[in-house]
Amino acid sequence: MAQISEIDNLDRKILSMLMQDATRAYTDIAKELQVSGGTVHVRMKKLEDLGVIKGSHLFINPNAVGYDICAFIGIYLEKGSAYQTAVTKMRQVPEIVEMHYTTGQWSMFAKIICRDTLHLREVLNEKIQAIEGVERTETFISLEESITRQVSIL
Amino acid sequence: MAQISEIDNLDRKILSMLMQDATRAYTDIAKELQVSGGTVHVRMKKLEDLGVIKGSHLFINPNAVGYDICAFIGIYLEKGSAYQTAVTKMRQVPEIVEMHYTTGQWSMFAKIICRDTLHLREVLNEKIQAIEGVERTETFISLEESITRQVSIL
DNA sequence: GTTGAAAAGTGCTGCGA
DNA sequence: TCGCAGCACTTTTCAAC
Repeated sequence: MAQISEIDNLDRKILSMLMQDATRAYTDIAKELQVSGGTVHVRMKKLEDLGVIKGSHLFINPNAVGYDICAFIGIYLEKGSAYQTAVTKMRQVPEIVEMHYTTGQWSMFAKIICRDTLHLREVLNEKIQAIEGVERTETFISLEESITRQVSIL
Repeated sequence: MAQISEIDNLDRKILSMLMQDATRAYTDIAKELQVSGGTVHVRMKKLEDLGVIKGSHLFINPNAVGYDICAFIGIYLEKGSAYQTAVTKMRQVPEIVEMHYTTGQWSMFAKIICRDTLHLREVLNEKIQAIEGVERTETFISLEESITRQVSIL
């Protein structure tokens, strides 16, 4: 794992800019940070080699492709040992976009994206609750996503 | 808002590929989908104009920059009307990476990223619970993030 | 709407400081 | 280790289909 000491302020600034807009040109970043384009390139290569960079993703508006509902699901498992097989099954449910193994009342915690309430019920009843080891679920629907961003590294 | 009918299969395929890797060259995508580079460009321009594309982000490994803890916070507000001002204050807490207004037991639901347990306690006690209108919080620590992906649009 | 090619801009590499 | 300059590649545009 990369050590924090290997990442200096310039690295952090470059990363921050690309975390907001991954397609921004290196030359443009170089201009703003008053270094050469080559330097930005060398730093990015270093950060990639260190495994700091996981990848880049294009973000779309889920509404535009017909996904209106975002919900969180707390999942109770019958026994903790069911976790590994449950995760494998959950991976096959495309509506699940995030899944965590958590402390607290639930064993697992998922974020799902659905087209409408009908679709949500279908995913809950026929997909998630049908998975072996899942005892019971609790659903929280997001009425508004007021903040979405990445961790600040500056 | 863009209509689903305006987005065809080719658009969806292009988006899917870029959602996995935003820096992939259009020419490369064009080759795989057996169309010309110009077509990919035209489609992407259309999708941008329609507002389907929200942006692109570089993803980093939070561990590599010293962030080890991911937690979910359920927030009880004294009264619903405190929501708007609370959101404004929450926006100023950089550790909060996601915030939702939800149905169910809590008024708000947040995802936060912290360096360690000390940092988590600091964010909870001194930042989130200090916000006017926040009555009480419940914390769930993610021990493992087993799934992270975007909604499938194919 | 799509194509293919030309023009402009960007990423990459090696050399020099 | 950093910056500069040349080359290869990509993006972008546009006329023609």
